[in-house]
This record gives sequence, structure tokens and C-alpha cells, in this order.
Amino acid sequence: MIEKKSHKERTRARIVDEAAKAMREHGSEGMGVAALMGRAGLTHGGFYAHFSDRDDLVTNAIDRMFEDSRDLLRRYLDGVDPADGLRALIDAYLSDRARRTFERGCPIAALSQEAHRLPDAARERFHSGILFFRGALRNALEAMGSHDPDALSWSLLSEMVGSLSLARAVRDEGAASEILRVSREQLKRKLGLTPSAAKLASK
Amino acid sequence: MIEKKSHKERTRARIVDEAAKAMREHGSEGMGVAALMGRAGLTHGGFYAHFSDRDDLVTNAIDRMFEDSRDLLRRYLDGVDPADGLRALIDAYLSDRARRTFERGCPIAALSQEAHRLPDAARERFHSGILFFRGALRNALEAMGSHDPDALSWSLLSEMVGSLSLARAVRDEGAASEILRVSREQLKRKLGLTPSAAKLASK
DNA sequence: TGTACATCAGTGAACGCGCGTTCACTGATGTAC
DNA sequence: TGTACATCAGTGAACGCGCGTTCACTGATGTAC
Repeated sequence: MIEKKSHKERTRARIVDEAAKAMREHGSEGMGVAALMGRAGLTHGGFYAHFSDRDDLVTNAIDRMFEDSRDLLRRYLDGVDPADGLRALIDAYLSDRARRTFERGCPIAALSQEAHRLPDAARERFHSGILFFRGALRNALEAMGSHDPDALSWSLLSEMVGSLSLARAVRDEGAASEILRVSREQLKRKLGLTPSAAKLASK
Repeated sequence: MIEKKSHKERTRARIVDEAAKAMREHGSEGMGVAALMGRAGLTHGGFYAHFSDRDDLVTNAIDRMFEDSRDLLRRYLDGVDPADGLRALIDAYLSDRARRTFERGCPIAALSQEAHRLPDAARERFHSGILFFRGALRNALEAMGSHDPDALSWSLLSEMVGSLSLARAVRDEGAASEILRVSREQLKRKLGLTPSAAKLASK
């Protein structure tokens, strides 16, 4: 049986989708209710038929962002060789494309520096999202037989988030690309994922 | 001859100091002119005797923050063995104390994720600040005879910034401390700065 | 040294504006018979 | 199938509020003589 969503449910989902996009680009405080509703093709007054207040929306938008992260992690890590998956994930996460794409990018790289200012409920979901993301990395590292996946997963996530944040902050395209390239190489080398290392291992 | 600052210059410096603190905690968009002037012991109307507009202040506050960074880098890296300096810098940057101290913390860890929204002039200074910070790390790595200081300095800065941002975003003190501890250890090991490595080298 | 005056850092009321939120209303949709 | 009615998602005017900014004014400070 196909699960039908009511008209209202679909409208609400559209608002949350737009909020998740806008927050990644303009920050949680930089997204206004009126502008958001306009992007969803509605007028601002209807907002409160869907959410108790703005904080309620922010909380839902955070969850929505981490659903994208969950999909990303599944797409790269589920049902494939964990080393291949991690290598591809690192390349995608630290790509120039990801750097330029704010709307659909990683919520941790977009919002972790303002997480401490999020309303309580939203911050709680953000926290859970970080733990989930790190858990997926940890499991992949463990599956590929890495030593100390507990530590390496935190270190990996730290450099991924920091490198993408730095690359986006820098004003020079060349420098931005270099920052990402360096971290891709350093992380793959550190985790034993370099093509050369793989070739050597298979010989 | 002692350089005397006029009363107005000292007042202006006080406003910029407070702005630099407030922006690191509340973000560049979360600092209001009236609240800021109140913190500096003044009323809001006087603001425009010192700055052309709010953007002008933000630009000056960014510069002010990176002056703190410059002082920090000098304190840890100037006139000491570069490996000792880097080790101490990493321990300080990724300390629980630094994690809790927003007001005087690293501007890159506080604002890089909103740098792309800064007014043009401020963004330019932020960019310069990042290059300066990275340059200091690069020089220290080069001085200690590290291979590829160009790449390692970017990678180091990325993990430092990412780790501190993550540790601040997480809601659990234990997890936050662990994130920092892991990156301290991983970075020192990667750069050949671990006490054990140092001991081994001196034997 | 004392008086008169110019300077100007800082005050505080006021402005237009956009924010989040409320609410009386509209009009399309689905159900009852 | 057609009509009458209830439901309720969405509209748009209005609200109080805090924002950045302006400006006429104050009053402390420093200089001229």
C-alpha cells in the first residue's frame, strides 16, 4: 500500500525542505519566516498552522538536514567495501562541488559553529546528528579493520568539517581547492585509503 | 617616547574589543549596536562618531580578533624549538579551557562558517587572517624539518578548527573532551610531536 | 593664574523598517444525504 | 448524481518590538589671551 500524504503534510514538508536549505546558507538566525514562506509559495500568515513557533521549525529543519546526511552516508557506505566507500565519501564531501553547494551541504559544516546558540530542542537534534554521522564513519573504519576506529572517526570528522569550513571561508578559489585537495590526500593516506596503498596491498 | 592614545582612540578601542568578544560568542549577525555600546559603557547614539556604519565595525572587529591570534602564535612559536612550540600550541588550542572560552577564542573556529556572509571588507580581512594563521603553522613545520609543510599546515589547521567546532557543538561534556583529546593525540602523532616519539628520537 | 570660548565625544529621543506572531476571514475540498 | 454544509489550509492586515541609523543637543576638556 502506498502511503499517501495529505495536502497539509506535503505543504509542511515543503516548508521544512526550504528551511533546511535556507538555514545551511544563511544560518539558523538568518532565515526569516516571511521569506521562507515565500520560497515555499505561501504567505507568512499560514506558518502557524504548521509550527508552534519559529524554534519549532528550526528543530524540524535540523532533523531534515540530517536525513540528507543519513542518505548520503548510506549511499556511500552501505553494501560496498568499506575502504572503497570511505574513499568515495571523502572525495565527495571534500569536493569543490560540495564547497559551492551550500543548500544541500553537510549541516555540521554549515552550523556547528552556531550550534551552541540554537534553541534547546534543535541543539539536541544537532547533537544526535553529529553522533550519528560519527557513528557511521566509526562503523566503516571498524569494518575495514582499522585500528582504533573510536579515535580515528572523530579525527576524520574533525578534519572533514574543518577543511570544508576553511575552504568556504577563504576568498580565493585556488586556495579553497587546495585546502580540500590537501585534506582529501592527507585523510586517505592516514586511513590507508590511497590508491597506491590499495595497489600495494593487492600485489 | 610613549605613544599616547587620545581619549577618543581609547574609547574606540574599547568598542572594538567588546565587538570582537561579542562576535565570537554570538556571531557577526548576533551582535547589536545598542547592546555593544552598553557593554562598552556608552549609549548607542555615540556609535557613529567612531564608525561609518555597522559593517565598518565588523571589519575592525575581525582585525582585532586576528591580532589576538597573532599574539597567540607569537607566544607559542617565537624563539622556541618549533616542535615544542607546535606541541604546546596544539594542546592549548584544543584544550577544554579554549572550548569553553568563546570570547577570546580563535576567530576561525568561531566565524569561518559564516565568513561567506560577512560584508566584503570584513571577509577580505578574515581571508587574510586565515592565510596568516596557516602561514605561521607552515613556517613552524618547515623549521622543524617536516616534509611538505605546505600541505601539512592546511591539514593541521583544518583538524584544529574542525575539532574545536565539533567539541563546542556537542552537548555532552564527555564527548566534547574526547573529541579534543583525540585530535590533540592524532595531530601530534601525525606531525611527529608525541612525547614518546621525541623520547625515541633523543635516545 | 584666571576667564572666555571653541571643540567635540557622548547623550537620548526619534525615524523607518523588518522581524515574529496573531487573528478574522476566504474559498477550495470532502462528506452527508 | 446533485445539493447543502462543515472543515480547515491558507490569506493578508495588523500588532508590538528591536534593529540600524540620524540628529539636535549637552557638558567636559583644552586652548587663547
